[in-house]
Amino acid sequence: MSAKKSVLIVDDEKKIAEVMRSYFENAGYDVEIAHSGTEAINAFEHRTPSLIVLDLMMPGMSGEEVCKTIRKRSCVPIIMLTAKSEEESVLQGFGIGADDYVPKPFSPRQLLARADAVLRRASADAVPVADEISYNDGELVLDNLRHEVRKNGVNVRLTPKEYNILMTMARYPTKAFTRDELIDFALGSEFAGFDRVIDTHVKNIRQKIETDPKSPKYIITVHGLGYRFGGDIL
Amino acid sequence: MSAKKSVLIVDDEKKIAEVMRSYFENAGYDVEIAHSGTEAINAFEHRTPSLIVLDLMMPGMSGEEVCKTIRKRSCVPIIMLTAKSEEESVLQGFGIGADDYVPKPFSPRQLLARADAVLRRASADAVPVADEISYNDGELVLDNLRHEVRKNGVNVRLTPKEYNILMTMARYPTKAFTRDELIDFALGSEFAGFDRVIDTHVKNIRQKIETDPKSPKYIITVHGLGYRFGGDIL
DNA sequence: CTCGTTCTTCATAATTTCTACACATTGAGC
DNA sequence: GCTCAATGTGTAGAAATTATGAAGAACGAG
Repeated sequence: MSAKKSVLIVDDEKKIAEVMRSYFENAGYDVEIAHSGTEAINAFEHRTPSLIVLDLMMPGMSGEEVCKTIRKRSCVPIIMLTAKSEEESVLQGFGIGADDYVPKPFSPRQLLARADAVLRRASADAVPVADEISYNDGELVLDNLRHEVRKNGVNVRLTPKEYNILMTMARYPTKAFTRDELIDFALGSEFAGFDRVIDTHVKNIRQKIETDPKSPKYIITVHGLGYRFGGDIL
Repeated sequence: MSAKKSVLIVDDEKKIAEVMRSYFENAGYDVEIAHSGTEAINAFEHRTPSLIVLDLMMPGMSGEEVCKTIRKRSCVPIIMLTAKSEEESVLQGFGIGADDYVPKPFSPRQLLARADAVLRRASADAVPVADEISYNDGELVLDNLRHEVRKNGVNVRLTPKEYNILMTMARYPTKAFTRDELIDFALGSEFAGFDRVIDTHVKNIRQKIETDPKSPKYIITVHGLGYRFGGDIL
């Protein structure tokens, strides 16, 4: 890979920004901080970081504007930080061009995990997060925009958790996820239950999207580890 | 690599500490417990655990002080336990040098997951593991991301233990491993069986990844000692 | 409060994987 | 070449992991 990983952190709350700084530095990143949108744009021009972590809610120029502005001239990976209540705007966040989002409050572990994942994806041949992704000649369609999944053209009506789990895996095709990772990313890190819930959700998803749930093509079991989206067909 | 994982649990509530003890022991940790800050510092000096779980709120010396004190002389991973309402102080916690925090009340699963993650991150710094390593012009590919191994492009479907053993050896190419080392690193230190299991696993791995299992190129026998990954060809 | 949906847990079945053992083969040292 | 110890290999029962169906909890809408 390239030189050192670097991140530009944009957050108006200085405390939080400093916290993030220490974590990213620990993980081996060069860290730059901006406390406002205009600062962010400036910093971006001068430093061209390999990753940007951007707070959505900021006084003055909003995260959304910053994101759009940067997207006009660069495809640098951007992770949005959003408050829980803004789940709606999260969706818009993707529309704006963010590569991932992390809801506040977040754990550093989670943020770093996603940062690494986003960078990995960016450095590999990038699989863009599209509004709509189609597999197997349209047999299966993941529609981010309408927030639904279609099998042979009909909406299969996934439940919210099923949708989250599927999209989490689909966002990083072929990556093998442990059950705990899926819980953290798709069910929320405050989930306190048994990790085998994932099995049940996967079973239900398979019933809805697989042509033959007994020999699944989309959600593949990784024995001893967990599951992954995309098997040999991808 | 290290011996057994060990954890120092610091919490003034003895009941909670004992609950954590049983979970960590189940997960294969050596557990030490301290019920106050001063006890914690003492225990740390004597035992040098590989991980510390530290309650933020304690009578007497606070978790914050303990953390700062330990940080002055060691970079051992520290996980802070914090009450939900203390989200503010949580953030400061990071500034102090904790590696992660877990809000109370927490589930054991969550705590263990983070403990493993923190330890993995700490040890991963030493020897980074690439997502994908290719040998012999792509004949053999070790794919950490997909958690699979490919021979001439096709997934050879290693079992979990086979995968662990191979990856353990591949992490240090040409290093000769004894059977006991491989058992510790790849099968888990709680394994109680016969060390010749390794032979069987190696046999099965060879059948899957070697072009001619009779004269292996990848996993080489070191007579009288054990095995190593990478022979004269590397 | 009641109903319907979704989420989670649990019991059990199906599948895969692990381990031990017996026997064959190989290699080192003499 | 001979001998002994170490390694290679096939098999089968034991153990672990995953799949599945069903039932109880939690949640929300009306």
